[in-house]
Amino acid sequence: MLSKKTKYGLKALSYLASVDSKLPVQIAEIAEHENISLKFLESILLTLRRNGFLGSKKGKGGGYYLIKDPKDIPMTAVMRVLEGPIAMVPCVSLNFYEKCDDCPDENACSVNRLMLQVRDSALEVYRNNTLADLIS
Amino acid sequence: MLSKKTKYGLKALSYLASVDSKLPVQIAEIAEHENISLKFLESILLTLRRNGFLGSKKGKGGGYYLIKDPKDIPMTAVMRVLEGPIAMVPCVSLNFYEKCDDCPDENACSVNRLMLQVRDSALEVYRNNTLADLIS
DNA sequence: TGATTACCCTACTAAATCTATAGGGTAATT
DNA sequence: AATTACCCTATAGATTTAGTAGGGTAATCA
Repeated sequence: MLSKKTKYGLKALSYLASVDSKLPVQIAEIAEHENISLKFLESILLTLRRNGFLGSKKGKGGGYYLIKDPKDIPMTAVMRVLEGPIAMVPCVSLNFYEKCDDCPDENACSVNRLMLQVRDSALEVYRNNTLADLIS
Repeated sequence: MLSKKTKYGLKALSYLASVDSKLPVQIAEIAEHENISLKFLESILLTLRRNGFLGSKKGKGGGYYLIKDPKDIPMTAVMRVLEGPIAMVPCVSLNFYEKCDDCPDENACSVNRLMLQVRDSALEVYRNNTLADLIS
């Protein structure tokens, strides 16, 4: 299940990409337009800023804005920051690998084999989609 | 994230498919072999039985056994019973569809579009894998 | 320079879900 | 008839989610 955090983050990024100007957009404007709790969105945007997706400007006329071109923001990066691992089990995760404590041999594990395929197929989708693709 | 319930269910099914005999296998044997809490596994096997994947036999020499040939058990069916929706958001789910309350127009929703692709790619993997494929 | 605006941070919490554990009841074999 | 193993209910600790509340701070612009 996709968390609301990720969902809202994607929507916010899409909104910022859809307003063609590079002017900062206020949190309140995004929240209202996308029906998101203002305070919750605030924390999400903060995360995106800390991870290099957004820039911010304080004071009057301030807000958040995209740092990079939407075409240069792959969904893999966004998903990993907002949602965490793309894999459904840690033992097939590229960026968040962890060994299963109940499984003696990964290579012989049927779950491992299946989830490896699922990960790869999801990864392919995320790699083939940038923020620009989402709003077209 | 894949739930332990699904993970254990898949392992149990794989184990049953790997023992070539059609004789019932006791819960305790599966639990021990796959390092699963016995009582938890019990409830999972019950679910699988109620959904037509397993048969059971009581009394001495009893246990659980596969009803169908592993080649005829697609992962789509197993995943839907154990894990629930394959889609990451209800608004792109085939079997568990629900409208998002925050989204006025699904067709214009960037999250919807992305998650539709993710669902399709996962679905393809699950459709191309039967229980027989997991143990080979 | 001072008031305003909007970002930034911490703490808390209600609700839901997950992952079991405990204990006993019941039905079917041998 | 005794044994074996399935079947069912209730409970509970841990974790995560999805916020809410409230205030602090920094940067604008007049």
